[in-house]
Amino acid sequence: MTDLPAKRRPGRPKTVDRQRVVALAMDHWWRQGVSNASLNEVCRQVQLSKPALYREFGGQDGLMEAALGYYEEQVVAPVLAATEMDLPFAELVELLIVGMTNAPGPAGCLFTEMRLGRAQLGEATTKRIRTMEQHRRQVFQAWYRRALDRGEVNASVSPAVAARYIDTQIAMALALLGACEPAESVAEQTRLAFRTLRPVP
Amino acid sequence: MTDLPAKRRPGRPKTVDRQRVVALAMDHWWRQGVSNASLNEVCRQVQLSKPALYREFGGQDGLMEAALGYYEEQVVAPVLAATEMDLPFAELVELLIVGMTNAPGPAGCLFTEMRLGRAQLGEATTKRIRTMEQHRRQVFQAWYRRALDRGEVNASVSPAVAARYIDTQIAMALALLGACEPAESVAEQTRLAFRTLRPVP
DNA sequence: TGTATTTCGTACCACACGGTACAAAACACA
DNA sequence: TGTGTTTTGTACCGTGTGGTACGAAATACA
Repeated sequence: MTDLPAKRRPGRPKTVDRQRVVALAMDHWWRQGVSNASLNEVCRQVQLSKPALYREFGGQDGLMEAALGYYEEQVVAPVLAATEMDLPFAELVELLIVGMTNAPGPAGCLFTEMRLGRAQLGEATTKRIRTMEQHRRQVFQAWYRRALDRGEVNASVSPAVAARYIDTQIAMALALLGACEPAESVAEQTRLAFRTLRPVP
Repeated sequence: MTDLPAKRRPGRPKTVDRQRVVALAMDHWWRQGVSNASLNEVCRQVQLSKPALYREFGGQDGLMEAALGYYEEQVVAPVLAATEMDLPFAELVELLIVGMTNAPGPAGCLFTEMRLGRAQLGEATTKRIRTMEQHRRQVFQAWYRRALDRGEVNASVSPAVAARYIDTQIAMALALLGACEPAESVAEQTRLAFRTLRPVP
């Protein structure tokens, strides 16, 4: 991976570090809020000229989609992967709540803000959000189904409904954290919300 | 109310209809989203010149606070007043849910969007949001306390926590509706969320 | 009719936005 | 060194933003 000659083509060599740009852009949008951070600001922050941005990403939509993709693999994916762990439902829920409310990095969730916010996003970004939504729900549904088989959750709630509910409650928690609500209060609310999924005795 | 002489003062008489402007501005921000409707757009929609707006409201912040105030008295207050009715907790919750998900007018909630959204609002608007938040929680807390006295709700949840939880769940439902989530799905999620407040047998 | 007073809206301000034209710069190759 | 190729960033485009200067318009009163 280190000594790749890459067959130097003629022409001035590229200098933009795509990964660095995407990572910094994600961070900026996450911190400032999607509709509060303009492209110009991002360019300034990332120290990238606008034409370079357009050559590399095609425009605002392209960069935002890339940033969201990076957010997905860096932040969302690990959380979703946690549901595959071999832990009792209630324990994993508690782990999730503690993880959310004590997470490092900016408060809130870039994905949640893009999804729930009413900022009008580009085509590619919107599409990716829909894809991520579906994937999340599939993962949550599978998780709930497994818990159901073990008798760890409320059997009167179907996996499909439960998946949407879990998604909703997590989004809510992240939105509250993004709105600077106290972490402990958010955790308490979320625990309360998840109690309804407990198995009935 | 009709034949008020009003002691005509010298000078050109006013023509701006404050109530009409506030009502239309509220409607526009509610429909389009706070950060999607600029002051210029609102002026065009309301057919009010910008200088007139500045004379009457002092600027964007002033008009937005007035619009939010109008929203409070027209939309929020009736809902909060409903909690004072002499109805069992569960019935009133169901009424609330049905009311929210079948409400006429634009989907979502102007107040919720301003509160949860990360759009940077003016000073007066922000202040009014805080006031409305406190008032909501007080109303919900009183409601829950009364229900507690009647044994209609879960005694292991304190009124203070319950008030926050009710507020949160209603906000969530309205945010989802604002994001064009299907009304029936939102109703189902919200019913599930409120089950956790049922009295333990 | 003239004057003081108040509100009216046109026409502008500086600034920021997303987006692009284009010439200089940096390379491979001959 | 010269030619072709590719990437660079400056400097600009038109549009929209929140906000205002200012003269015209409309009234009361003398």
